[in-house]
Amino acid sequence: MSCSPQLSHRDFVAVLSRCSTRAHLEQLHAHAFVSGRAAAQTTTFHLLRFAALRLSCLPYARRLFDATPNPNVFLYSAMLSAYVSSAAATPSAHAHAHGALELFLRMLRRGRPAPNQFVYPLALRAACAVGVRLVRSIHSHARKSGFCEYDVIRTALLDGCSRYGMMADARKLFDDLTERNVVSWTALVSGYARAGKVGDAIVLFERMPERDVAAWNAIIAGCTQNGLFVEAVGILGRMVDKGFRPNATTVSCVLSACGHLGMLKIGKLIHCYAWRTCVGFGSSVLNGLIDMYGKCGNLKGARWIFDEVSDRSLTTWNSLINCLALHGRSECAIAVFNEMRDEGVEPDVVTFVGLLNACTHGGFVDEGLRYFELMQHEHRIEPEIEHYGCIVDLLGRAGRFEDALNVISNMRIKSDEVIWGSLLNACRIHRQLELADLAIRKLLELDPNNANYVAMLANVYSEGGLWEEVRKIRKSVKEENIGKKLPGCSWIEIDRKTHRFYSGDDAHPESEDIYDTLDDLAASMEL
DNA sequence: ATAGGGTTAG
Repeated sequence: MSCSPQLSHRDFVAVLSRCSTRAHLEQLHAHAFVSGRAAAQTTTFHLLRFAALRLSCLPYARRLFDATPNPNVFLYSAMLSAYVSSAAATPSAHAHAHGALELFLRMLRRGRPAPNQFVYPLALRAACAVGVRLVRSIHSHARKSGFCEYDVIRTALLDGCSRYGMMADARKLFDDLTERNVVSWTALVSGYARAGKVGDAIVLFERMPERDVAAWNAIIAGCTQNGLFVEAVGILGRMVDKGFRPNATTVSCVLSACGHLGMLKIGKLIHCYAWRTCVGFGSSVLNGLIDMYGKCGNLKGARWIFDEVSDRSLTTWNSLINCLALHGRSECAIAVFNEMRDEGVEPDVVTFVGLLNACTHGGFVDEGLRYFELMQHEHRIEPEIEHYGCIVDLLGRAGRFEDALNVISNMRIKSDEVIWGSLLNACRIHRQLELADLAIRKLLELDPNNANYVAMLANVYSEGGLWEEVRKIRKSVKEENIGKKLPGCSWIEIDRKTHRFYSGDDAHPESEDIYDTLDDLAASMEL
């Protein structure tokens, strides 16, 4: 590439827009010096944006910024934008948010350049990653400076509220906008979905006057986040029918839905689509594929994709470890965990859920306890309720009830139904009727109307041969008219026909054979 | 010359 020193600014920008590599950037940067153009902040502005947005090279962008004496408001907003947009794509989101906020505070402190309507939305987005308090204080600052008249700033604020579950505030901001567009609608839709009000989100989505790919993604993500997997796949169909092209975000969400549903066929179709349209090269889609193949039981497929991922993120490792654990491949899961540590990837809470699950399924009691310790003391991770659930399950199944109770009583968080349910299950296995009674009382304290618990207790007693107790419980259920038990349901797709099964159901034409096979399988598992 | 909405792992 050669650039004449007489290049006009317009041509300089045009050349930059056709560049794609670091070498191009360095050459144009050098050219800017030679031609004397580097002194103009508008030149730095374009170079900075290229470094940040095209090359995702934040340090280069920051060096350009730092080398500029008295950067103007354009440079500040370009640098803030660089931080904010890279925060979404990296695990160091917090560091980047702080980088942005530090610059914003510098503007306020120095009073020059004064933040404008372009700076506030960026500062608010950064604040979202840090805490609701900061969102509020930037809000009041914007209001005092008269910037809350701008719809874009109010939309950024709406988004901030919706990310922290403050839907009443979000709704008010939405209603007060002078003009609502696809961005503000989408912010509200995803807010309701994140707050668990997916029904409201769907109603709102259906009323949207205009939709784009991000809007469709918002509702699909909302469905998968709330367990509406069938709906998520259905909405993908509608989206395609309307002529919208699913992108990497869409594909990641729908792959997650396919994994949860065990829809391997649709998952493969989406894999093909991603391959054909080239949206599948990003790691988010590859991670989704690992998860989908893994959850559907195709562990070879999952491993194959995993090996193809060049920049393995925490999610990549977690997806593989989790699906190995899910299918009882405990040794494999532990091996992958060790591989991950060898490569210097720091595990997180999710990693340990998978790892502890692997230990539980494999009956690796001591290893499980060891990893539980490792997690807390070496990795400084505070256990969440899921980790305690694994440990109680692990100890309970091993018949170590005293240890299990110790863990429960030393927990720094409130126990939940999973904890006591695990203990109850262990009590059933080891015929610990007295402890079972304690567990069931705790369960009924948590949810007095759940007839499942009563049924579970009846199972414990009946397996212990206490028929009189069982009869009493059954009677009390009828008399007290506790909420109806929802039957568990599973299904499988064979030759395009879906076979659906409820627990204890004998409606299937081949029901007898199915139960016989199940008995055989159970017998061969007893060892 | 610049701004606001959409991921995935439990």
